[in-house]
Amino acid sequence: MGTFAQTKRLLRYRMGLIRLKKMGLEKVFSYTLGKETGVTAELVRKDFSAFGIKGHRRGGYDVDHLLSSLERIFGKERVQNVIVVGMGNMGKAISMYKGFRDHKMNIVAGFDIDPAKLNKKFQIPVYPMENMGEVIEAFNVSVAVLTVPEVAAQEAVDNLVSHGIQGILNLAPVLLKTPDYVLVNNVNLMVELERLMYHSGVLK
Amino acid sequence: MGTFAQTKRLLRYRMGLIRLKKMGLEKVFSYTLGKETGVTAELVRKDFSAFGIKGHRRGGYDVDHLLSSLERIFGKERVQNVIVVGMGNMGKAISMYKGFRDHKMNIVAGFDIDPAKLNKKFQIPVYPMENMGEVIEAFNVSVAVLTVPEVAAQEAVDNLVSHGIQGILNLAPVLLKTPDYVLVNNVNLMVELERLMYHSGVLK
DNA sequence: TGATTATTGTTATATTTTTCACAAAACAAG
DNA sequence: CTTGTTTTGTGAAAAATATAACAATAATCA
Repeated sequence: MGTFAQTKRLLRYRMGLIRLKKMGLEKVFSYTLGKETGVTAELVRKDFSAFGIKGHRRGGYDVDHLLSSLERIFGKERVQNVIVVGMGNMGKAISMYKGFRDHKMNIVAGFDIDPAKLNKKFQIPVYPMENMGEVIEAFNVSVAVLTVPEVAAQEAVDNLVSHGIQGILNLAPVLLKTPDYVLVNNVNLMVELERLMYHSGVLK
Repeated sequence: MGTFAQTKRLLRYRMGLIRLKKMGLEKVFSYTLGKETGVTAELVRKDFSAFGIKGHRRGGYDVDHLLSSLERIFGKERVQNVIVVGMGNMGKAISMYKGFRDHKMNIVAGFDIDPAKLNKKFQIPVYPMENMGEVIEAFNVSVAVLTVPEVAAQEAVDNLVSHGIQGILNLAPVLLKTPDYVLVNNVNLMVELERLMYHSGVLK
């Protein structure tokens, strides 16, 4: 339920709400939340409405109610475990990021082919690829972050898929082949950067 | 010229073409390139057509011609300089990424408020925030990557904007306030991860 | 209490983006 | 040289997404 763009926005609302709540806000108007998240007020209302989340006419939305509705939608009652495959600089950066806690996500382990990485000190335990199945099962992991070099990506993915992973955040700049039931979210920093350059070039 | 989604796809085509060329391919069909980049063949053709790039009926597209057309569109005749603001783990990871070279991008410097970072060994020189203007001018930089913590983001952005930056790749999970002529590209890894979790939760 | 105002919830409209369908061109084979 | 095949290029249709408009409702104020 809910369209593609919509779920992404709902998650941004959630992020904005967590921030607003920390600032002591108890209720919020579609306009306010829109401004916080870069979305028009109408669209904010429409999104909530589409998921059956109600506000109060003239009174706006109750922050706690919004948050708990969103947590219900996104199954955020419990902490969700994630693994990182590829403990290079990017993998390390992600595994060290503090913000996950607030969002009830927990990076439980990293994996790498390079034996040298296994001995290095990270904030999470790092295992060889062979242990993947074990860890995925033990921690009930269904989502992985992929930060291996381009050439190693497909093999790593095949591995992940064979162990039951259903979602992959892919930071390698290649298209991955996966069965239909696996959702791959591609984040290509290079393309994002280049698009900015194009924009600034067009301006000049 | 060209829509938002379109320029992003063109850059992906470029990336795919660079890879295909390395593999020795000299010509390519819309279908092939589509498969490589996850786009339908019709859309590939339409994108090229919209930018006035021609193929040969029945002969497909010439890889070199495509690449040079794309380089012309994206102004990739020369190397383009980029700075990184915030030399934490993520900033470091980005500054060390090798792939930029192939795409004629060059990370020339990093910035950080923390004096401890300035002495650390990075692959690029790291300066205090005060030197930003100087470096931007000296290297003719128009695009920056922002990898500072949430709370420091807006101040850093104001700084960048005041020194003439026109494009910002924002990895901090906040909406930045900028003048209209500055393009901000938000990459929110947390949201991307959470969307995957939602997907896998819906599946279960 | 009645009028006024602020805000949601929703329907209608517009825009953007993608897919479909097929004619036009180029080449190959008989 | 005619017929068949492959692939581009593009106009029309469909689908997805966003904006605009406004009625419904709740709070406030005179």
